[in-house]
Formats: sequence, structure tokens, C-alpha cells
Amino acid sequence: MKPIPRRTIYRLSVYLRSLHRLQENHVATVSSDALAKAACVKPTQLRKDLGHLGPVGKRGLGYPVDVLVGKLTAFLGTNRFQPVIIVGMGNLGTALFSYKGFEKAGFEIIAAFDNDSGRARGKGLSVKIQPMEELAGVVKKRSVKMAILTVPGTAAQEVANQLVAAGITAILNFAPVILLTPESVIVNNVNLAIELENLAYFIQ
Amino acid sequence: MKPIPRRTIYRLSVYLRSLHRLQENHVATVSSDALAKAACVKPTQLRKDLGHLGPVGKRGLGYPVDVLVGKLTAFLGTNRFQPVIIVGMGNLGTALFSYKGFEKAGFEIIAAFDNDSGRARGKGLSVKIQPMEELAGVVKKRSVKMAILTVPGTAAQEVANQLVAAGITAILNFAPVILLTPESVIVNNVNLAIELENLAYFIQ
DNA sequence: CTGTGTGAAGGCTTTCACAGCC
DNA sequence: GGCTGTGAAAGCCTTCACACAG
Repeated sequence: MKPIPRRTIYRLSVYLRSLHRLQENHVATVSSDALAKAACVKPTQLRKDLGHLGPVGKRGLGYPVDVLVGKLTAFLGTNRFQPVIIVGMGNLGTALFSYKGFEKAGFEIIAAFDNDSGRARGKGLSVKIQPMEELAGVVKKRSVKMAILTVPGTAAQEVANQLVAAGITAILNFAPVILLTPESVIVNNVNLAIELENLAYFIQ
Repeated sequence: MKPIPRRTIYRLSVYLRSLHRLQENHVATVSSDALAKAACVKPTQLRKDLGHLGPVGKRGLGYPVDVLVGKLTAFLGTNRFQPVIIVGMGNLGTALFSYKGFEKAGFEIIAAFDNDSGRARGKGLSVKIQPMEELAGVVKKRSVKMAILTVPGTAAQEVANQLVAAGITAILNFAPVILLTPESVIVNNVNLAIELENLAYFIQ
């Protein structure tokens, strides 16, 4: 089987989200046409994307929602439990820590780290903020692979190095810098300022 | 002149960020090779991208940093002042409100709105949270075009409608839903759960 | 000789057209 | 008849190769 386009993977997540909403409304089957409209893509693209999972749809009828959800979660790897840690408990880190969207998607943030473990924002959170020294231990003990990085740009590379050394293989990076990491480590960058800048360009 | 690829626009923002760092270090000129390495792209791609701005580099020498920064900010539209509002002052909205990265990129968040204008989190912020009723007035008075949307998914579409009605033409959407808007309105989606899901796939 | 600018080639992604199944 | 699955075509973006300027 040839590799699946990166863009497709993203869209599969989008479809899954729409499907969850259909499930809540007890919709049993959905056509590529309807689901495509909900996800703002063309029906042919949706079918092509879903085609990578093997044949799922019933011709003349549509896709059975439950089966499709099952196949998608299995494919995306959201079926097995994935513990996540968050490093950098400033405003953004703290907000993400309590972000409901993550648990809905099947993730649980099991620990929070910061240089300043007594940070004021720690008050009122469900877990204590731990000092950086304990990072490696927690990662090893709980076999954590994923980390959310919300430290200032100036510290990001150094902290990323620590994450890699501890055994983290996937980083969701909110610091506005390009991280240098080994090939084996996946980094997804979320650059908030660039998203705004991008909008600014298109409204000119 | 033919339209510039969307991906290129994104990368131009990345280059600009790297260039700012060079400016701070008083570097006068930079080669496509060096800048490309800093931005994690191939040198040829960098040159192709910058080529859209017209000839800027000196052959045999490199790009003059100051000139390039000037051209890029002008091109991206960050040279003129762009006021931004933020709607939805939950955890995430509040964090973004005080996010330093936006002002560094040349944006200022001039107002914050929420259903519950007396929201506890409003305490300690530099501006008061305003009720939704005042949104249209502020947008018109200050000619705001850009909005950051950080309300729950269930409210997102309705609030987006209000934004559009008020005259907003660009929305940075953090709600995990696809917004339906007129063609004239640009929406950039930042879907945090999908970014994590995406990482989860690649570490399998 | 160094390093930019750019048409051409290559690779990846989307769209089309239609065959195949319910 | 309705709707999925998929090879082929089109479009977009990246990479290459090299001309050209300092």
C-alpha cells in the first residue's frame, strides 16, 4: 500500500469530527455528498480520502456512520490511549491544560511542567505543576510519547532537546521558532502570529 | 502578475520572523542558503518564494536584511496598523488576549467580548470585557476587520454570523467547527485537537 | 567565483469521468 | 436510480539546472 498524503490525514480528522456530531444525532448512514458539505470539501475528494481506508461505503446508500467512525479512530491511532504532557505553564499552557477539546479527541494531559513549579497559575488546576527535573522520570514511567510545548521562544529549543532526550517522539510546538530535532521526532508547529499575519494579507 | 501560492504566503511569514532575529543581531546581509536553513526549507524554494516580491537580492552577495524586511512587511500588510478583536474570553481567549506574539507581529487586540461580560477572568486584564451587544459598534467605530474567535463550538456559528454582520472580514477560528461564511470573509482554522490527532497518527 | 533569478522538469494533490455495486 | 470506488487528467507546488549579475 502506498503512503497516504499528509493533507488527507488532516482531513480524515475533520471528517471524524463531523461524524461524531452525526453519531450524537443518531444518524445511521451518511452520503459522501452530505459529509463533504459538512467538512467543506468536494464529494470526490472525500471519497478519495476514505478510499485509503479500504471499501467502507455501501453503494447506492452511503457510509455507515458507526463503522466509519471505528475505522477512522483505528486508523488515526486514537483508539489506543495516548498520554500527553505539557511543558510551559504560562497563560497559553495553562489554557491548553484545561482545554476540553483534547479529551474529547481522546487525549489526556497527564502532567504539566514548568521551570517555576510554584507558578501562581498552578492554583486551581487539577494537577500540580512539576519542576523540569522530573520530566524524564514521568515520561519514562508512563511511556509518554507526545508533548505540547508552550514555553517562550527563547527557551523552546533547549526544552525541546530535553524532551527528545527523555524519549518524546512527537511535539506540538506553540513557540514561534523552528525546532531542530532528530528525523525520528515529529514536530507540528502552531504559530498563532503567523495565522493572523496570513489573514492580514488576504484582507488587503 | 499571477497569484502567489498560498503556501508561499505562509513561508514568507516564517522568513520574516527569522529576519527579525537577524536584525536584532545586526546582521546586514544574508544568503538564501543561510536563511533557508534557519527556516528549514530548501534554498531554491526560498529564492523562488522571494522572487515573487521582485528582485531583492544582490547576486554573489545575498539579501540585504533591512530591505527584505521592509518588502516583506509591506507585502504581508503588516506595515499598516491592524486592530483585532477577540470574542470568547474563556481560558483560551484570555490566554490569547495576553499573548505577546501578536504585538510582536504588529497586531494589537483592541477589545475583548463575551456573553458574560463580568467573567471572573476579566479581573487583572488591561481592558474590560465587553458584552456582545457592543461588538457591532466597536467594529464600526474602529474599522476592525480581523477577529479571533474562541467561543465553544456550539456557539461558534452564531457568533461568526454576528461578526460577519458587524463587518468583520477575517476570522481566526479556534472553535472545532467549520464555519459557514460568505465568500468575501476569510477564515483560518486553528484546530488544536486535530493537530494532536495528527501527531498521534505519525508516531504509530 | 559566489550566490540570485527563473524556465523546465518532476512530484504530489485534487478533480474529473465513469465503471461497478446496491 | 443512487451513490461509492478508482484510474486518468489537470492543476499546483517543489526541485532542478543553469543563465546571469556582482
